[in-house]
Amino acid sequence: MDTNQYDELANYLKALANPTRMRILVSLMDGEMCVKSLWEALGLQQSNVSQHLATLRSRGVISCRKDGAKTCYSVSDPKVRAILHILLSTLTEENEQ
Amino acid sequence: MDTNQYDELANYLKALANPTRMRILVSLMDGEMCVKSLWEALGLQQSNVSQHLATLRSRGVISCRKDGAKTCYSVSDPKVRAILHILLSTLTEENEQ
DNA sequence: TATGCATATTCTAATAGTCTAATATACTAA
DNA sequence: TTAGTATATTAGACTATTAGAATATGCATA
Repeated sequence: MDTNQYDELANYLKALANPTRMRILVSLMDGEMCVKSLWEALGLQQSNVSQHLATLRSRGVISCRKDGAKTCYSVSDPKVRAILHILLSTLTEENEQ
Repeated sequence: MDTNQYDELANYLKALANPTRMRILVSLMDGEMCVKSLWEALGLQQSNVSQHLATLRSRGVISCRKDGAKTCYSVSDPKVRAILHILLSTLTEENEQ
């Protein structure tokens, strides 16, 4: 494996390695949401959420669909779902103990 | 899930989200290695590798064992193995195409 | 104890990431 | 066309991360 592939892997993980982006991703796991629903649900600023969505989108983690003036985001990458399942399942186990 | 848990998740992923740490982790996937073997194999500075190992260790991703003057590191966390498998398998698929 | 080797820590400069506020764009409906 | 709503982008200050140099610590053995 060459050095660039490690850069790619790291960049991919960097897209996930932020608490706000994790909150966004977990919210999107259940289905697509528009930007306003997200920032209202998470209690964050619109521009902040929009920036994080751009980060996730540019790295291929999520995809979007225009619906009039709205943009609906959803988790497009099966890798993310798998990784989130691993991470969230351990949290659940901890809570059960 | 509360805000702190998202911070924990993000911190955990931050430990992985660096190309050098990914190289270290992939090297350690096959079995434990001491620090010198690592920095020689990866062509990096000793202090740099040592710093990254400290990062990984402090976040519970790897563990170490003293062997005289040497410190042998290994992947201790099954989550990391699972996540690396997901990430690396997609790389393999891309290469095969 | 003194020397050398293996590893860890600390400091600094450069770079990258993050948040807020302000502004721009794009769509909808009156 | 105008106003209102939804989203995106930009600029700025602030914080975090990183690599490398220098130094410190810990172990082994002569």
